[in-house]
Amino acid sequence: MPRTSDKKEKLVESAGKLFHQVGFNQTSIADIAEDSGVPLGNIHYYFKTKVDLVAEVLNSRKEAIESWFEELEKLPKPKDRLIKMLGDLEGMKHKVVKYGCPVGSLCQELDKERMPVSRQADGLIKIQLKWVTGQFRELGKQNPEDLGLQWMSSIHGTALLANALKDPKVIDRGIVRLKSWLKEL
Amino acid sequence: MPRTSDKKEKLVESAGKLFHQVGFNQTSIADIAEDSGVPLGNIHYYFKTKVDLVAEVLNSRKEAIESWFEELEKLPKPKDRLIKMLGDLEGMKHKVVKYGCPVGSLCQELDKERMPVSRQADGLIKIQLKWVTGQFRELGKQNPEDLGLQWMSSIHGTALLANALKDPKVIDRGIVRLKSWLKEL
DNA sequence: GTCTATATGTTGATAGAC
DNA sequence: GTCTATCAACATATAGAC
Repeated sequence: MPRTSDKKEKLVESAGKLFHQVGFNQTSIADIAEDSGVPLGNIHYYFKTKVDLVAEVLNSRKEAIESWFEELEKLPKPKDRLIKMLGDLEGMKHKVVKYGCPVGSLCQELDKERMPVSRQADGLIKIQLKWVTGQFRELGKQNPEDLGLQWMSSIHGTALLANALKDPKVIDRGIVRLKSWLKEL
Repeated sequence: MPRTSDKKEKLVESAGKLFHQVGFNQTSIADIAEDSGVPLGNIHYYFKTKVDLVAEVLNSRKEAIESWFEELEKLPKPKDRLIKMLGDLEGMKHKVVKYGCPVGSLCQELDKERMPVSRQADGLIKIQLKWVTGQFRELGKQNPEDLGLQWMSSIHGTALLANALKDPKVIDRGIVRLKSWLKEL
């Protein structure tokens, strides 16, 4: 018999998957009920509103990003961390081609909602940018903010193009480009 | 008294504006009716469905992009065309910060709809990429496709970041970066 | 061609039995 | 805590008078 928190986790998991694949507005609570196996009416026991649910999805995504960065920081050299970051991104390229970046596409969609949860979504981008900027700072670069912006905009732009062109090679080439750029830095 | 085509144009204009500012799914036909001044029931005389309307919005955006490129091609040198492209983008930075890129954000949203109109949206990205790639080819570069991808992903990624961070300086710095990169190319 | 009134379906959210 | 039944609001789309 599943514990309460199991159901909550399953709901967040299903919602996160569907928000990525189908979008926030296009996903109904009924869809989440079906995918998670939790009956429709029971969802509102765990999450008062749909916005509360997406807020929890964003929160879990934030934690995933933070533990990802902690994992990368086990590598001693910032350059190796950034290289590994690209390798990890390569591993999810097919999902990105099919559904777009799980962070970027959700941010863009929620930004149009003009609700507090939009800022929470934007926070995910900020976390990414801050960490990457920190790597360039640790490398002793004089303009770490600029290099961080360049790195993150290249990644998010590549994801958007790969999704639009439906071509994983776009991501491969983006990664090759960033790797050689980093090497010559 | 407005001609029929005037109403149609006004509808496409209002729909395009609202799809950009609020998003496709978040914009109801009633919203478009109010913004355009065309009564709700009359919209369906011009556009059978909401999808037909967004298809026309995409078509008008396509024509706008094509005439933009025709304008840029009046400049004899490809590098000057690309520089002017950046200058034009700078002129719309505040809208991008507020609402995201009118092409990129709509593409990402419609891509999740899995309808024929999604491919039409993706076509806008393809047109942009093709033209930019052509400029690098004209410059005699050996890898124009790669340079085109780099250019366009940088632009779309910068737009996404500027929207998330709500900071026009992100765009300014992206433009400076691309300009100096182009100069040294 | 124009516009009011409305049909029809879906949504997020709730009530209340168990 | 769980789940069925349902509400009220809103969506797209249509019917039909003018």
